[in-house]
Amino acid sequence: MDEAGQGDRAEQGAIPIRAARIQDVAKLADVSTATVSRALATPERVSPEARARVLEAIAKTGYVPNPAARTLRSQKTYMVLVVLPDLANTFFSKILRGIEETLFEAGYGMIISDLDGSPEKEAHFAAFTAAGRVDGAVLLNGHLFGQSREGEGQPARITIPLVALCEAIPGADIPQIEIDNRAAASRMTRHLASLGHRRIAYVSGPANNILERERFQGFKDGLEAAGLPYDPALILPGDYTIEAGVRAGQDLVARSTRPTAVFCTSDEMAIGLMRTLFSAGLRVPEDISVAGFDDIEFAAVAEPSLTTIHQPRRELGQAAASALIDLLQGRSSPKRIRLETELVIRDSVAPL
Amino acid sequence: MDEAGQGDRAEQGAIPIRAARIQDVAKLADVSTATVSRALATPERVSPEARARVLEAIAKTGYVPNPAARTLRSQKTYMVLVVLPDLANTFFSKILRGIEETLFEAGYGMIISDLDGSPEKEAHFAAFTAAGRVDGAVLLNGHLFGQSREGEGQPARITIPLVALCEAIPGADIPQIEIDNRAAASRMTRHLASLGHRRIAYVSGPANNILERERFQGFKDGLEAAGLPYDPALILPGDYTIEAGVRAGQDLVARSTRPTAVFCTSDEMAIGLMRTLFSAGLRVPEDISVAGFDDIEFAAVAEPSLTTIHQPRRELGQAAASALIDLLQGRSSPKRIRLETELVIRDSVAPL
DNA sequence: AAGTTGCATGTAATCGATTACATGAGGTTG
DNA sequence: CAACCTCATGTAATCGATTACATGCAACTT
Repeated sequence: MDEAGQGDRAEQGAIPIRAARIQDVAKLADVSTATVSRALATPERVSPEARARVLEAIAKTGYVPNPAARTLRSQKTYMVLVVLPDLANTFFSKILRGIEETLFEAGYGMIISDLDGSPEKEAHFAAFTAAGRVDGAVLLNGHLFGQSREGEGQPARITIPLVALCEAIPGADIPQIEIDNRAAASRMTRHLASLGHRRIAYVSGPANNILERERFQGFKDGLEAAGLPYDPALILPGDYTIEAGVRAGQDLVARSTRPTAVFCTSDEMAIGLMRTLFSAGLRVPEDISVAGFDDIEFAAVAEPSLTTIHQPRRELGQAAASALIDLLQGRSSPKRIRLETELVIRDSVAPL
Repeated sequence: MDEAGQGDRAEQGAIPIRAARIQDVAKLADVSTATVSRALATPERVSPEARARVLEAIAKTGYVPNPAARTLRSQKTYMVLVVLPDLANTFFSKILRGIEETLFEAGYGMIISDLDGSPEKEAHFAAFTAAGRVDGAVLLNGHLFGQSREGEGQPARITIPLVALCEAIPGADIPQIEIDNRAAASRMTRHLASLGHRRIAYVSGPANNILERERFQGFKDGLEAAGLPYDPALILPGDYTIEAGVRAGQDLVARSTRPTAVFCTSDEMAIGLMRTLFSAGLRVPEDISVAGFDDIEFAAVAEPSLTTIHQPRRELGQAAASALIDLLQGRSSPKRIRLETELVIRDSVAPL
C-alpha cells in the first residue's frame, strides 16, 4: 500500500527499500553480472582486480544473492529436509543437533518435518520434496515417502538423494546410518543374565518398527546365548514413550510372579516404569532391576541412575548429514554405516 | 554418473524426467498459464469448467508448483525461521512441535536454526533471513539479529515480521509470547515459605538472561511477601542444564548449614541437583525440598516426582506461530500474550 | 441500440540469479 | 606469421511461476 509510495520517495532518502541485486553490484564494480556471479562461485576464473572490485561493491551494498533466483536457475536449494516421527521425543533432539551442525558447516540449511503419525503430513512433505524445495532428505521415520499410495498419474516420484538414519529402510538403495540394534540388545540381555537374572522381561517398541524387530531379535539372541528360555508372558508392549513405561510397570506390579529384571527398549520407558514400581513400593534394583536403551541425558541422573545402551546420537546425526552431503556433491557414500554402542553400567541393575 | 545416460534414453521410455511445469498443465487443459495459476490461487476468478479441466490436468501430470519460481516472483517463501539457543534442550522440543503444527496448518514450513552460542551462526542466519529465504521468524533466543555488529555498509536490515517467544526482547516492537515468569517464581517461593521453609536457596539461570532476571525478581518478591530475608549466600549460579544442577548440588552438599528448600529455575537443574543430593546420602524431600520450573515430561516421573511450575509449552509454540501468521497475512497481533502457568505440587517438596 | 459494467481469459513483462555461447586480447606453436 | 589456444569478460537466454494490463464477450441499463 504505502510501501510503493515510500519506495518512490526513498530514492533521495536514507533508507534503501529494496535489497541490492546482482545488477547493482555489477554496476558499482563496473563489470557484468556474469562476472559478479563468477567472482562468487568460481573466483579463480576472475581476474584478481575484478574480483577485488566486486567484493568491495558487495561489501558496500550489503548484497546477498537471492536464493529463489539462484534456485530457480541452478536447481539447487541448499536445503535438506529432516523427516522425523516425533519432534517432541527427547531422543531426537541431540541427533538433530548433530545433523544441523554438519549441514551448517557445509552450507546447507535444515527444514524439519514432524510427521506426527499423520499421513496427510507425510503426503504434504512428499509433495514438498517433489517440488524441489530441498536437495536431499534425512529420513528418521523408517520408511520412504508415499509407499502407501498408488493412483492415477505419477505419484510425484522423489529422485533426490536420501539417507536413512536410525531406522533402516529395508530394500531401499540408500545409505543407512544406524547402530547394531540386535547386537546391542543381545549384549544387554546377556549382561542381565550374567548377573543371575533368569526371568527377564522385555518392554518392546511399537510393533512392526524395524528397531523393535532388531532389538527383539537381539533379546532372543541374548536369552539363547545365556541358555534361558523365551517366555512370551514376559514380553510387554510399548512404544518408547514414558507413558508406555508407566503402563508396563502397572502390568508388572499387578502380577503375582514378577521378573527379576526388565529390559526396556528405551530410556523413557525405563524411567516411566521405575516410577510405577516406586509408587507400588518396589525398589530398584533391590526388588527388580531395570535396564534402558539410548542413554539420553536423563539416564545418568535418574534415581537410581540407569544402566543402558549408549547410542552416539550426535555422531549418528553427523554421520547421516555427512553421507547426505557426499551424495549431494556427487561423491559416493557407503551404503551402510554402523556406529558403535556401549553398555553403560549404572545403578538400576544389580546382581540377583 | 550414469544418471545422465538414463536421462537421454528416457525420452522414449516410461519415466518422465522433468517435473511437470505450469505450461504443461496449461497445454493439457487448453488454457493459458495465467488461468492455471489463477485456478490454484484464486479459484473463484476462474469459470467452473476451466477450473475442472485445470484440476484434471494437474492430477494427470502430477504438477506441483515450483516454489523457487513462485518465490522469485511473489516474494513469498511460505517458510518461517525458528531461532533457538539450544536444540538439544528438552524444554524446546514440545514448543517446537506447537510451532510446527500451527505453521503447517497455515501452509508454512519451518526452518530451524540452532545458534549454539555461536556468533558466526547468528550472522549466518541473519544473512539468511535478510536474503529473503523466510517470510518471518520466531525468536526463542532473547534478542534480535545482529544487534552486536556495526560496520561499513548496511548491516542487511531485517524487515520481516518477527515474534519473540519465551524470552521477551526488551524494547523490540514485536509480539512477545511468554509466561509471567516473575509471578510464577514468586508463587513458587511463597509456596515453599508457606510450608515453613525459611532458608530457601535459588539456583539461577544464566546471568543477563531475561528469564533469569524476571524469575529472580519473582523469587525476591516471594521472599518479601513471606517476610523472609534475602540472603545472597543462598543464590547459586546455573544455566538451566542438568550439569548446572549437579554443580549446584555439589555446592550445597559441601556446606555446613544448608537451606531446607531449593528452588531451581529449571527442571533439568532440579533433577541434576537431586541426583547429587542422593549421591551424598541426602533425601528429598525429607532432608531438603527441591522445586523446579517448566514441568518437562520427566518432572512427573522423576524420583521423587518434581514440584514445579507448569509452562504450557505446546500452547506457547502455537500462540507464537499464530501471532506470526497474523503478521504474515497482514493482520495485526497483540503485542504481548501471556499464557497462564500452574503450580504443580508433587513429592519433591514437603513441609519443613 | 448504444453505452456501461463485469467477468473470464490471454499476452507478455517480471522476479534475480546462473550459465551457454560469443568475443577479443594476448600468448604459443609449427 | 598464420593458426590456434587460453583466459577474462560480456551478452543474452533461461529457470517457472505470478500478475499487470489488454481483450472480447455477455448482460444489464437507460
